[in-house]
Amino acid sequence: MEPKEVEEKIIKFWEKEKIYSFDKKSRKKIYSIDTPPPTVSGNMHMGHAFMYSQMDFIARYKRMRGFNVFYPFGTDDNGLPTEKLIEKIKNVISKNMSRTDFINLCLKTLKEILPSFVQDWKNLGISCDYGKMYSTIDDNSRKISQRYFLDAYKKGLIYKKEFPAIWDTTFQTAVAQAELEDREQETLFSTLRFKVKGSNEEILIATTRPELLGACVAVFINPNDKKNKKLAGKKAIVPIFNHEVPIIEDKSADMEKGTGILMICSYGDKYDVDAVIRHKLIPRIIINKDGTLNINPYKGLSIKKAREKILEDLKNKDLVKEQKKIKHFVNVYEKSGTEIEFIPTIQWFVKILDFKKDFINQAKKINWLPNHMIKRYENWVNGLDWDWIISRERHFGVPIPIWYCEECNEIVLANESELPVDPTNISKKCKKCKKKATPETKVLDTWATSSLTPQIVSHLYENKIKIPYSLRPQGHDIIRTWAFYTIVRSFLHEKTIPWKNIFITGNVTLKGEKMSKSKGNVVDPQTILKKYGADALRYWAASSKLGDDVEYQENDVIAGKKLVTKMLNASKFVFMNLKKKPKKPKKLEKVDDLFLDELNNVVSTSTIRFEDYNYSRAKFNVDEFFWKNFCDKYLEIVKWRVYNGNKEEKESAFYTLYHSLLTILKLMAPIVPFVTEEVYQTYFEKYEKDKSIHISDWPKSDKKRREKLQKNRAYYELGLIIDKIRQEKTKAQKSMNSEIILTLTKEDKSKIKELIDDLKHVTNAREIKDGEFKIEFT
RNA sequence: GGCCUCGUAGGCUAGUGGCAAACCCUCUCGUUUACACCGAGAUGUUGAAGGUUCGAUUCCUUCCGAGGCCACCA
Repeated sequence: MEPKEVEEKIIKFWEKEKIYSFDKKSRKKIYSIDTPPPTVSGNMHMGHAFMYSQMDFIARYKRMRGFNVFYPFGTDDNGLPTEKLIEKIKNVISKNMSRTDFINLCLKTLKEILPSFVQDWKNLGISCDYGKMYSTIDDNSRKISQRYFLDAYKKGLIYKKEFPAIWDTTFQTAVAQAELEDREQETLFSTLRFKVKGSNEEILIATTRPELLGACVAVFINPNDKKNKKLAGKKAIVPIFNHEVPIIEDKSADMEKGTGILMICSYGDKYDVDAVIRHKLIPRIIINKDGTLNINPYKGLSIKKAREKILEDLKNKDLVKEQKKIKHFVNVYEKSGTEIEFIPTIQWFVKILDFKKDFINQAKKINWLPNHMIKRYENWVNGLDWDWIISRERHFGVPIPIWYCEECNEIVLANESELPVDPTNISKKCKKCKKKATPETKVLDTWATSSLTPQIVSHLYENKIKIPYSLRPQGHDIIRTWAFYTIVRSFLHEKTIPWKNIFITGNVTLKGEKMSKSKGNVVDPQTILKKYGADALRYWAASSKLGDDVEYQENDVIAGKKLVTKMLNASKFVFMNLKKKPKKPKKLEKVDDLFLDELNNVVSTSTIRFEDYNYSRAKFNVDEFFWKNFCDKYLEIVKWRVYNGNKEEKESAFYTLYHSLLTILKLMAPIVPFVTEEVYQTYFEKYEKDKSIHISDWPKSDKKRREKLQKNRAYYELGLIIDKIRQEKTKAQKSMNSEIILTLTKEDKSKIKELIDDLKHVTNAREIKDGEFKIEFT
């Protein structure tokens, strides 16, 4: 059978036998995973394959360790990407439909496209429980999201306020600090001439945003600025618009920057917002929500057009002292790429600034893997300047379950029993004045819902899953959003941490750059899966340390493919002569017993590594043991007995082969689940109690054997001597099985005194003499 | 400007206060009773300098280089 067919067969077997289903009735300890719900848009990409493989190693290990693993699967569908996808597939425009209709269409479409989307994850061998999937836009998610909104409101953690919020003029919505990106841009840095009232004096102010002149509300100078000191308290006259603004001393003005004098506009940036509030200035709002100006003579022009026009006008009036091109960084909204504006609107905020310390304390209670990733989190929390804006002026999303009284502005909350609710579908009356209340039309930020994945999923399973969960796996790019907001919600609502461990995965790079669609350097995992199989791809994903970015190398995938082949072949050899389950012989051959000590040692190190979430080291150890120790050494050593040995010698060999192969397969099962299952089903299943290797017990390390190994490393010494002999044979350009006469030092001989016969057989030595190490060919 | 991570063979990565490891590539051999999707071997001033130490690739300091996060962007 082709590997692909084998994998398909095994996937079907797992599904049929419900190997990965969460068992609600089980009394086993629960290991719960807050699986990241991927956004449904196209197919699985390499970053997904990398990250989901890594979390799957842990899930599979824990399952074999006897945990009742809770590993759900969901999709994140309440954001812009889904809205666009549905619009494209169904050829509709979201805003032309009612929200409820669009959500229903979305749910219906998801049902259609989900099976093929999820198939990518199944094909990779991701062992989630696919039986009960969730979507962040489904009824349960909307219900929980709205319930927690109401809860926060009742607790006074959410407030509504008119505030110059970060605004995206493309999508015309407020956005959160976490959704901003930096972009380097070339722009004109113009030094403009302002007049001082009551004199002919001129002051020079540099700006990159001359179109905001009409919004200028003050001019700042530094109190230590001796040169400009005399201006303090006077009024400046804004060019073109000719309105007067106060000249204020403010120590935040940097004498080194620009001309040392700056203008405050409502609002150019965050600094302006602070300045206006601090000095209680009356804002002049000249930018509309759609990014046009509302002030003559630039009314209706876009920001960009207005900037060009005003510079032209300024130049014509000789108001531009000088102009130069500079490169600087601007804040853009990550989804639109448009420069953000600060526009006063009424928005809903979650109080987060008051709790910065708590959020850091909460994070410290969580085990961060790798540890240093907590620094990024702390960095982010310390740098927060805004409360979290959770309302969005989007059509699609989880509606805010609120109505306002038109008369007295009283807020009417949805009842718990009504959830999930779209307030635009229900009419409510104000409790105070009995007048009709208007529905809130805004929706919640997608993070406001996805930050509740532990609660959402737990609710789906009748709250059997307790918070904190055992593990949150996620990428480092969303520490400031998903990880942060989830910690925020669990703390604000429940005063708890959401999970005990957080496992941060790195990016996949190609030629040193992050693999991403926009850079056009993507490799499609489906092609790789078809060519080399899922085990091979997972093998590659296991090759780097947790949290590190990793360079995609097809060579590593090929190495994984080779391992799969080797495992099949080694298993074939083991069972070639073995017709029934070997019993433990009364007495093991010495070399077998010593080999089992070595095997026991790998069990021990591999277990320690997995307990540490260090799957890459575990894989490395087992892989090396299998290849070097088991295949190259032990199988060669044991061959003579398998072919020529007497009954006892054979029994000892068969027992050791059976036991060690099964152990190695189990140790590798989390990494390469398909080939290990295939071998298990073909050879072991009929003798073992478990129907799948993935629910079989993880091998136990035996303390006595570990102690024995400390005292006796004869097997290891034997290996070294074998290597030396092979080296000599290679040097002499002889074949590995060429017959030799071996001379060994007394020291070497005594190290392996119980294994002399094994050495003879494996190196085809006719006799072993005493003396300096040497080999002679017969 | 602040913080974080990384720098190990031609490539991609492990690892350790005591002989530096695997895989791929290249080269030289061998092999066909598990495996040619095979086996054996060859390939290194561990980015640089200094310090701690009997001993540093590992710990510390500085520098150089790469990447990331954040801030600043009048």
